[in-house]
Amino acid sequence: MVQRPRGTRDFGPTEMKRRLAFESLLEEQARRHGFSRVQTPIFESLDLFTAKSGPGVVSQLYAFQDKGERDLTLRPELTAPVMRMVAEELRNETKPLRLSYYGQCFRYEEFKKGRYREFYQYGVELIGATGPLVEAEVIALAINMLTEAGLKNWELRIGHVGVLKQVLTGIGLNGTSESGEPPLASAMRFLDKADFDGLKALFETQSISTDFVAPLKQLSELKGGQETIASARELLSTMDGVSLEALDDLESTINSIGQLAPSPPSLSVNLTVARGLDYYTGTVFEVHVPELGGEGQVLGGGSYKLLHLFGLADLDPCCGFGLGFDRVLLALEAQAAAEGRSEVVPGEDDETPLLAIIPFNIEVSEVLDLVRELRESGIRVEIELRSRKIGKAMGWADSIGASYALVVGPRDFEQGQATVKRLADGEQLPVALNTESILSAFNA
RNA sequence: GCUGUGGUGGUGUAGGGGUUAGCACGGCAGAUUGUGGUUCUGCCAGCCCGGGUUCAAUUCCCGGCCACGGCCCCA
Repeated sequence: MVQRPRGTRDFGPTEMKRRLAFESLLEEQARRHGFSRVQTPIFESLDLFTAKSGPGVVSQLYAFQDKGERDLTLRPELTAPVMRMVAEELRNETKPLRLSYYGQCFRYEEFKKGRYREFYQYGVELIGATGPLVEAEVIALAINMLTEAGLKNWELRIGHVGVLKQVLTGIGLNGTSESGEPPLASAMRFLDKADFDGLKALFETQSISTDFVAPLKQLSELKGGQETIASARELLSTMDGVSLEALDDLESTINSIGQLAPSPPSLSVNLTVARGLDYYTGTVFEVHVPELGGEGQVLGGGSYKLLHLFGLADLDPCCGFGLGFDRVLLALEAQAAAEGRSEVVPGEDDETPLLAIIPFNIEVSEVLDLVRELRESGIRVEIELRSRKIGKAMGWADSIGASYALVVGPRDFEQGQATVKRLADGEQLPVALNTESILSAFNA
């Protein structure tokens, strides 16, 4: 037997119902926030991703050459392709652009729970505007999506890369360097790893007062909700030459979010989040769910500069996020299971009545017009296709989850009548053999 | 990159160096040629792959593949 490639998954009918419901739920929220869906190719030029993330990413890509020896790769994420698309085709559109996207991405790496080689990402990008209100709009959308999905117990972690950058440049660290890692980046790395000895050593080589180490340590250890900002403001005001602009922006963003979306179950402010990436410029945020263990991050984003890579520096920075579709579903499934709920995603069960039509000892052609009309009316209709005995057919109707069964045999047919059987309680309802009569029986 | 555990019908499992490889769910058929979800009967369908040890391997050993975890990493 040929097996599915490692790290990939099949989705059967039951699972797909759930995934489609989740996707349209996300799409509906995006729509209400003014976002429009776009789609880009499954494979792109290799350069697109090496330009964004450096040559090191190639080892984690499904990269290949086509017959024209062009270097291509399956896309590992969707932000860069969307940026490429904006640069290539959406230059003339009215800004700001509010774009949403959904699709599979591919990374060649070991997979774990919630981590696959083929995975699905939903995301949005708001392009052509910058500032606290833009960030608030994007984060509010993320909150609304997770809230509507019924996710519980999640934590929004929010920070601002500018806070730390402004502090570090304010005390004299350089953001560029002739060779090797810039001192600014080293300092951020030390803070991220809580390596204060390393930070001290760095300050010494850069001729910066090591008096700054203590307040930086305090800053990086600030934890808590919105009140963290006030504590940080106090701390930073003791340091000469440090701008409070980023902190003010962050506060403004959080205030606006409070008006645009319900409060998340938990909000924590962390001023030293690095998100590992140097293209982030402003507010950064992540959502974590405890149910997922080590792979608990289900959403991440922020303000970033990427469009300058495509010659559109004037549109930087943008703000967006990517939502781990599979991970959120895993979390929802875990939570539903814990609560003994069968519905995982709101609306995943199709409430449209399903009618099983069982032609019995008649020519099927006698009922096909009726089938068409009933389908046109919007209900779901399945015909028994195997001409089985009536008992078996009834069992089939039951097991496909039909709410009603309509047996049409010679006797009914002669009289232009039949009975609709409500499968939940076995109640039989006499009907005429026409759409109107059958539909009205559903409401009886 | 490191590491732990495991792979028996479609699913969930029992067993175990020589077995007709057991059970449950499922699917199909019949009991029941105009009425299902209960019952009974029958049928369908399995030891992940390769090598080794052995008279004999699904069982023991090694490797691979796959699955599920824990670290590292994660654009």
